[in-house]
Amino acid sequence: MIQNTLNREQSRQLLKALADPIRLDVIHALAQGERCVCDLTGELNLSQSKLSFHLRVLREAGLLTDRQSGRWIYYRLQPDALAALEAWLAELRRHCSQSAAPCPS
Amino acid sequence: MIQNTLNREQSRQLLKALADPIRLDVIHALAQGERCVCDLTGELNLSQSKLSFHLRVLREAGLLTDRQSGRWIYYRLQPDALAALEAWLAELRRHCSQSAAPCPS
DNA sequence: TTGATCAATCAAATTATGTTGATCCAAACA
DNA sequence: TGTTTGGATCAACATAATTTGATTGATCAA
Repeated sequence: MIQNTLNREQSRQLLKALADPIRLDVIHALAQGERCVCDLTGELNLSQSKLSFHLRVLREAGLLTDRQSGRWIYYRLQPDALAALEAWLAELRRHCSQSAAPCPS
Repeated sequence: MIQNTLNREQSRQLLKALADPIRLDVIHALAQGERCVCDLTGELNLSQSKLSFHLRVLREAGLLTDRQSGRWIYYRLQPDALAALEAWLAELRRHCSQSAAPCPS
């Protein structure tokens, strides 16, 4: 689903999804392992619809997957998405230290 | 300035700064090496104040450094900031694959 | 069945971000 | 000096994202 090298749009979507304090709380909670939505609301002290909104953003960006079991839904981090972002960042800094030619060019 | 491990707020600021299409264009341009502001406006086809706004966001997040030479200002990527984000992401996926206990817990 | 619970969704209101054009400042050069 | 140029900043406006509370659908238990 997410390849080894992200294009600009894919990386933007991942970054945008991550760039929110509540979603970072969710990410950090899930970094310890899979969790049920019902546990997350309590753990993060969020209203149900608010959590649901942010889970959706993260899921649609490809950062989370979910599974249903009975009436509970469990979310977990998608490590491939994180790894893809890491690779994208590593690529960015490969050549970035080259100095510019003096300017009236 | 940016340590090896980012706290939640630092990572949020980096991610937020990156999560914008214009700023990603800037980042990609600077990934090839340092550039003068005057070249970036042309290269990215941006108005002066618009570019200046986005450069400031990136600079204040710690992703760019600038240097002045005469009346020109050169920007470059700060590879440490990218590396710090990479480390943060790597840490997140270390333990994330643990399954949740079945839910009426 | 019926009622209760988990979670997603929707529309309206709020808040945060980005854009535009004008203005300002400092460096360079006449 | 006075003028030009590169770039930052500001205030007003425009757009996008988030929050809230209500509603819905699905699952389970009585």
